[in-house]
Amino acid sequence: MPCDATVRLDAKLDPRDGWSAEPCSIAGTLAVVSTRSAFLILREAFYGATRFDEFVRRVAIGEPAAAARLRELVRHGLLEREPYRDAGQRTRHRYRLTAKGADLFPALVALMQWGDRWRDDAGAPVALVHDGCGARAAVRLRCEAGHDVGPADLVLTPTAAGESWLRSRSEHPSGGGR
Amino acid sequence: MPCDATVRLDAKLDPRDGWSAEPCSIAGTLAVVSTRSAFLILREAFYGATRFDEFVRRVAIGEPAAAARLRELVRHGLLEREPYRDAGQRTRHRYRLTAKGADLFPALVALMQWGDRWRDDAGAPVALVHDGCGARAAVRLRCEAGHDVGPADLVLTPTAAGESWLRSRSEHPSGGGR
DNA sequence: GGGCTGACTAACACAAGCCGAAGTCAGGTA
DNA sequence: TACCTGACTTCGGCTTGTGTTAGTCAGCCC
Repeated sequence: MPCDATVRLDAKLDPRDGWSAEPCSIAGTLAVVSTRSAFLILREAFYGATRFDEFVRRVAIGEPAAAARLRELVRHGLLEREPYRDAGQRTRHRYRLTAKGADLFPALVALMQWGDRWRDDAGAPVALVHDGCGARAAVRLRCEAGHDVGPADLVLTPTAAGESWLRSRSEHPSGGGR
Repeated sequence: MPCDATVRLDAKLDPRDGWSAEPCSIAGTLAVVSTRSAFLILREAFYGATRFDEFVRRVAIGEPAAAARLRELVRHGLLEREPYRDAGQRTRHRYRLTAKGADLFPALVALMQWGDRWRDDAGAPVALVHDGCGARAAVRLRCEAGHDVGPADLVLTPTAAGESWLRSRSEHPSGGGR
């Protein structure tokens, strides 16, 4: 059952083969977090993990993978490594979400939501509820005027920055074509 | 600048090391789409691509990678391969989003949104606007009662399914411990 | 019925992700 | 001083993702 779920393209983007989605923000995000382990480490960070061995155990990955991923996430500024000290223990480091990392929460929830609905085995094992009012939380796509929208209700338009990029592209069609 | 962006865990989930997030829906989703090319192929599907060579050109990946990814996405039911025929051409196949694939749209938009805000180079090149009212669309995390929420406002609770899974886990603590 | 074209597949080569096992290192405790 | 532990790093090896280049295959057109 195919369904029409495509976005409409603004006329300025029309010859679709005239521009590439090269500066695409999705690709930009994936350049920072693209691996399964990175997503799962972030999940555990949202669930409150801060220490190296917590990440290793809870994500169930090897230490080398955890170390590599944590280093990357710190380098990209999603996590911050800070020294701390428990009584009677020596100084250690813990990893905490920065604002940049925390801002990925909606994306994580969106992935979780999709899994809840479409995964083969049973439904959602856990749910997020609003601490204040007890209602379940979910990710929704809405316009600023408050309408719930889906892909078919949307138009993809270049922003000011995008337009100037398009112009510079068409003036110097180097490599062009895509 | 670390910030407190962690979710609170329900008491039932309390000894965090007593349960694993093994049946986690985020992991479930990542088992289906985890690679950069899969996400970008879906992006192009939302932008209206349907043909093999469109995906290859617009995602800028090699044909083998495109073929492998498309096959997987079809196998998992996110895309559907259907025969079609242009006048004077022979029968070909095109790939179209199914409801299951279309439902990943919020996740894609969430990734795009994060990139728009945090990517190093310039801001958003393109924006999604509501065709009806012209307002920009965005992904938001809200509870069913309509409050905008962030991670710190939420509690993670097991669902009915999750609770029975937890119980079966604690009765047969096989492998346990994580 | 031979050519052309779109849609692939096949055959490499390479890098990255990941695992397990083992080693290192720092700084606190005994 | 010797030990212990959490936090890593190193090493070897497997698997997956990806790029290049080179076919292959099916049909419509001529």
